[in-house]
Amino acid sequence: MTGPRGYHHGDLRRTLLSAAVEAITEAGPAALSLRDLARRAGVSHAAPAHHFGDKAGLLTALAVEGFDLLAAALRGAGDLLDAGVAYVRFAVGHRAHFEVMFRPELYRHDDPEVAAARERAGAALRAGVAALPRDATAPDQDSDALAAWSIVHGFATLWLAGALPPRTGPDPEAAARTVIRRLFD
Amino acid sequence: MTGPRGYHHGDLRRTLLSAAVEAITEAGPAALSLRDLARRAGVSHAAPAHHFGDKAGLLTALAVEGFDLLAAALRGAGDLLDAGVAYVRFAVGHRAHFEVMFRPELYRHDDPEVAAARERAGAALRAGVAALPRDATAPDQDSDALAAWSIVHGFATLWLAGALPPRTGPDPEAAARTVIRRLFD
DNA sequence: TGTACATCAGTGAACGCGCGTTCACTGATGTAC
DNA sequence: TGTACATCAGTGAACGCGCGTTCACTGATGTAC
Repeated sequence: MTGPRGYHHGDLRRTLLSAAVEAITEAGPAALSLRDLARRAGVSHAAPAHHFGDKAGLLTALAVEGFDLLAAALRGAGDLLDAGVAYVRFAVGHRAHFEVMFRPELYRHDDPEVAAARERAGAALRAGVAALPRDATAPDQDSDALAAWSIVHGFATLWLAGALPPRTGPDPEAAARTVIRRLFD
Repeated sequence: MTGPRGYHHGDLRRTLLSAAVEAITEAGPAALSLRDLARRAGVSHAAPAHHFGDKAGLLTALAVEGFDLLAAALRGAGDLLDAGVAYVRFAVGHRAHFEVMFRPELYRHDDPEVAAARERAGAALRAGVAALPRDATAPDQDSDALAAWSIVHGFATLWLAGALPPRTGPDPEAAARTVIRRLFD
């Protein structure tokens, strides 16, 4: 990025994470290899092991980053509809992070750091649900939260998979807004 | 399965597909290798190529089978709530098929056979939506279908990812039914 | 201010492994006559 | 009913490749005194 590099890279950890996002965006998390990341970062192939140990270690760090980005996006939303749209925006805009976060077999799912970050994102979602105006017919916040999470997660996943029909249109956020509104009517 | 095998297996294609389901259930589609399938089927490592050409060919066949199983499950449902529950039951009960079907990078997404099977499943879902009692406030069938698909797909995906909190309970179909009802209220 | 030393980040050669692919082959099956 | 032949399914040895991992190393940085 800036200036010449000597023997020491300076910020190899950060560089490897960015390279991983790039690689996953191009070919999916399954195709990821530490040697490829080293090549992208311009360091020797053994260097990544210094920072992350192995591939699962790197993806754990990526998942932590992803959950924190998601939490921040949800916290910035005004109401639950906004939060839902923000969820979809996050998934589409940070596809690599999103794809890793919800594939527990790829990383150390129980790592304390990632569990904490996941919990922060969950709390942000629940805060959005708690802020909903309640009426007497609504059963409970748990099923509200689960329904809201399911609908936005499903929409985002189907969008990313290219599974939605062309008439859904080109704008995922607009389409998501329409879909989420169906849950509130 | 039945009787001794000679030089010719008899139903290697079928056997390899079943072995693939087994392998994917154990370790995910990313870890799949044709050599491993050959080992599981008890044939030489070059045999799978005879039937499927390569891994994408095999997964394309698996996706076709999956979409047809899903279409059959949806057709057997009484109403849209049932169909939603059937969708979740399919995803949980045929996890390997489900995981492949919605990862287009794993197989030949545009293969005519798989496109036709996908369309059959889509038609079955739309039939469920069309059978809904319409009221004047409901916007249109497209967004109904998309909302219904999103909520069941999202629920199923989150369930399979182990992302749902423990209080969701042990029974995916019961939990799904509660969630889907939130869409209809 | 200078020197010694510990620590850390990254190197590069080497290794063994499982993979997909190729290819000449062989055994089994089906069909023509 | 028998024989010849074509076709197809599966074999097994060989190959080259990219991978993760190991390990003795070297260059850079920071700290103690």
